[in-house]
Amino acid sequence: MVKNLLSKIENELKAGLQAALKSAVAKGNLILDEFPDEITVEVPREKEHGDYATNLALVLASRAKMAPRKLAEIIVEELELDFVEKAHIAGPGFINFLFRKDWLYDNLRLINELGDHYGELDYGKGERVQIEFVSANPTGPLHVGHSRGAVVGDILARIMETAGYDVSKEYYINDAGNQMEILGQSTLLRYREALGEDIVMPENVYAGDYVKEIANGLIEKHGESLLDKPEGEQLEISTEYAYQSMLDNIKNDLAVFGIEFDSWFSERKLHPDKIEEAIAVLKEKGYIYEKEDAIWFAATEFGDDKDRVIIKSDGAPTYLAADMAYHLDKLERGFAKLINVWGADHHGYIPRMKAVVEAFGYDRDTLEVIVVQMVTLLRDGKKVPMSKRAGSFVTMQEVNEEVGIDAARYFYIMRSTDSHFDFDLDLAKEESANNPVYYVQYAHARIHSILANIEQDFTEEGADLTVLTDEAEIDLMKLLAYFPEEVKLSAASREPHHITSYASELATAFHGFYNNCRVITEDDELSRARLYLVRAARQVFKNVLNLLGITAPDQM
RNA sequence: GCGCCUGUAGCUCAGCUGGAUAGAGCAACGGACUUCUAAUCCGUAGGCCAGAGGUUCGAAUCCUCUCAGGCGCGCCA
Repeated sequence: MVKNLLSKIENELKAGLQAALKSAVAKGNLILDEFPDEITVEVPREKEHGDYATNLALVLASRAKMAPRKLAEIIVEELELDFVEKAHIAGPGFINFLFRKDWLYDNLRLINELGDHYGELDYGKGERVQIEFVSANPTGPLHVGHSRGAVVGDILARIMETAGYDVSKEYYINDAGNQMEILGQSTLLRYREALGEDIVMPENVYAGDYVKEIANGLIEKHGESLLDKPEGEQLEISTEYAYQSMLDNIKNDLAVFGIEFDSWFSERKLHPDKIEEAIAVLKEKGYIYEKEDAIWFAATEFGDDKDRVIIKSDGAPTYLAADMAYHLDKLERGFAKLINVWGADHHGYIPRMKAVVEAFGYDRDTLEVIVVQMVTLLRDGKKVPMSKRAGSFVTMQEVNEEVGIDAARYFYIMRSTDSHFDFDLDLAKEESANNPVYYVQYAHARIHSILANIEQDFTEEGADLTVLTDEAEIDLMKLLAYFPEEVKLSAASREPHHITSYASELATAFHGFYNNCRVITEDDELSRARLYLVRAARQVFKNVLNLLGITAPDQM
């Protein structure tokens, strides 16, 4: 079954061009030592250049010892494709193709037939992919630094799922290091403080107010009873309580943000067996050695700058040791790709993790790391100061409550992950044309309004779509047809921001249509066809917004 | 010092595996609602694609170097 009409046509065009070359050679009009493996065809930037264009004649000119335009003429002469209405030669030797409109009408029918499934592809071939993201330490609430990675991971997962991958979303909980104990100590101090003791908070503890809230919860649960217990036990209870409390908080923040994970992987599960196993595997292969009382991994053998300590001289494993074991576990679970979404501050870690993957005997590209650059919050055009050290970070929840979930999700995803992102809070909560989220949602609401204004007994059934010939209608139909390609591109490149660009372009095309073409007219035939078009457009808006995890409102 | 990311219109950014006259939004200016939602649309203006070399039919895109900004370079997690 056809899911992507544009892609089908593109393939037929390439095949047609190959056939034209062969035909020309057979007739002796063209001499080629070999036929090209891959023919490039693309949608031209300029509308005037037609539906598709190819640089084939330019590419082959020197090999055919022929002027590009002359070669183009020969190709066009031999080309036989019934969906091509016109092929003409332009510029230095491009061939521009103008298609018959039928494919656009066919695509509208395809949209209405597939409904919510329009845009779904077999491109990923069911390949099992894991995307690990957020994975923040459960020692404090998620802040805006985590938000961007959270949305990128979540939407990339949705996109790849739609493109036909079997995607699993995972959160790695760093719940084993000594930072958990520090959280427990911090909580215990606040607990005693709340029960009347004078406490001076030492330097190396978590001083944020959220710790007081956890401590209050601890009092609710245990009263003063902890004070009667031995210190070790106090700390243990406090640590576990604070950990669970923080984890619940994180899970809740993410759930409210529309982000659900398939699995939550606790680092504790790796200690000590899996870590020992991972080290044993590498030792067997000869990549482990001892030096200065520590155990090292020979990362430089796989292109890293330095070898890395995995067991410290005091006998404790480093963070890398656990991460090694974790990635071994992931690899053993049989994923074809492991995609990790990391903040830019961790990018220096990429070479050693790729080294680890390679050392375990897998292709280093099995692991893909998407580095998400930093976020700066802007309010009144000025940077909102944020410093972890000063404890003045803005939480994920605060921003989401201020600007709303839809705007937050859209904003975090609308720029390339490679670029730093200035998050304009005032713009995000502005209910105006300036706000790109509303611009897209408004298109959907407008469609709903049109449909509501059409009498109940008027339907698009039996519509003759060939009356849809206005430029605005053609533009809209083309954009609708590009959607599956956008999904493919975004999935293949792991770049989710293309979807917001597309959503915005689609909205522009719709608003243009709205201003040029009335749906409800005196002409029933025309109204019927436009109704058909508008229903298809609503479906695609719904699918796009759904892909972004953003609501598609009926009214605004 | 080394590594990664970025540098495109006044501002924020697109520009896919190299293609034709480099685009969008905002801001500025001028227009369009007795008509399905004006949270919309149309038009005008705005550019040495940081700089210099190279690769080729053709470079914002690929390579090298320089400059500027961000982030990293632990027996921290």
